Amino acid sequence: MDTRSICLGVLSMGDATGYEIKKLFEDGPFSHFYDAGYGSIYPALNKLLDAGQVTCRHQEQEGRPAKKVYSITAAGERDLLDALHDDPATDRIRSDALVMMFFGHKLSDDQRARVFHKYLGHYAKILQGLHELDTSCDGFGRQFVHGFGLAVYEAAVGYLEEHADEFLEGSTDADRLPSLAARGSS
Amino acid sequence: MDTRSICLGVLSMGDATGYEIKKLFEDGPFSHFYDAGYGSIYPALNKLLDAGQVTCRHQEQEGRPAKKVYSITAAGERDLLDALHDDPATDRIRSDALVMMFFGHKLSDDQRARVFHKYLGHYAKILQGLHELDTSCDGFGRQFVHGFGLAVYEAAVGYLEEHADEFLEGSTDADRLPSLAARGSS
DNA sequence: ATAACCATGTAAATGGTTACATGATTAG
DNA sequence: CTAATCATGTAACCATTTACATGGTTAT
Repeated sequence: MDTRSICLGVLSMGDATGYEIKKLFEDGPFSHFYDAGYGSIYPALNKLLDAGQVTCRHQEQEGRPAKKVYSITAAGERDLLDALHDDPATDRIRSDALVMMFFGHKLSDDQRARVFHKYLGHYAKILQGLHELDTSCDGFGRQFVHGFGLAVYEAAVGYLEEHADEFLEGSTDADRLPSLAARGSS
Repeated sequence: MDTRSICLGVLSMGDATGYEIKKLFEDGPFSHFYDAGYGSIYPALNKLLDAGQVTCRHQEQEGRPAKKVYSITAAGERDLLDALHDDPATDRIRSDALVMMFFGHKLSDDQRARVFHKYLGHYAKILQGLHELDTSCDGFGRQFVHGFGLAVYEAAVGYLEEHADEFLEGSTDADRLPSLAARGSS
């Protein structure tokens, strides 16, 4: 499943421009499990057009650049179905920030804080976007995936917030602090 | 941060072979936020060797293929520190399975079940691997990232298990089932 | 017997990111 | 006045995946 197939999927929900597709990956219902830049999306749409899987109509606008609105064709729907019935590749996850935090003891205090706050901010932003989505009118797949995203990202943000001090202070020996050790004794 | 830097990071924890590094990405403490195949790792190690950031010693074995054991050099440690102080790229997440589930209404019953169970199995396996890790002797960064992985993957597996029927039956109208609706009334 | 594990690598193909290129409008 | 939004695209570069290549040992 490459960017072409995902674009096809998006277009199966309704016509869209490349710009709009990008926004769905950034803020919309795909934000927590997919991303692609313009450098992927525009070439993908052009390939789909060449292959007859989408059509394109130009739409002039006042005070804005002209748009290219894409629609999926019957051939496109068929190819989408095929792609959806392939064997799914395992998730590809690559987190620079977690690698950096893993080696937290090698980071300067500044970098430790910078990486942590950027990470928390990013997760919080996606979580907020998920909360703002209304999926009550959507099909079960969309609702299921939305719920999954909420569950996972809430866990992530919760953990980061609860353990922020621990990480930023570079110590897991909270138990040694007399003021916090009380709960340890019975 | 490309594969080269991560390999450097791994080697900063102790000598290793390419094969062993791969296993750390698969089962070990990196399994939940990084992956790389042999086709990335072996070329990366050779580039590090050319750049003088690691050294390599050949080690013959009885009844097994010979190994190449890599060690990080002082120059490698310096470059690792540099890489760890770059601006972290945002996480790259790409999930075929979630895309397929998102379009669950377009899947055959077979494919829906196949994708779901493969996904759950994969997450459960990583979660089990995380549980089997003992990080009590590790530094705060490693413990923090380990805890993060546990929190996130437990949320993921929990959600998938709790909502399995909902997804597999292709319905979110559980409330309509009389036998389950009782809790709704007070 | 058959699969999985140990162990390393290369080459071709694929695919994606980044930088470049343009430019008007609107909100702060 | 400055930044962000709208809107599209290409070309060079970079990285990764996949398929190929080899082959003994151990567990089922």
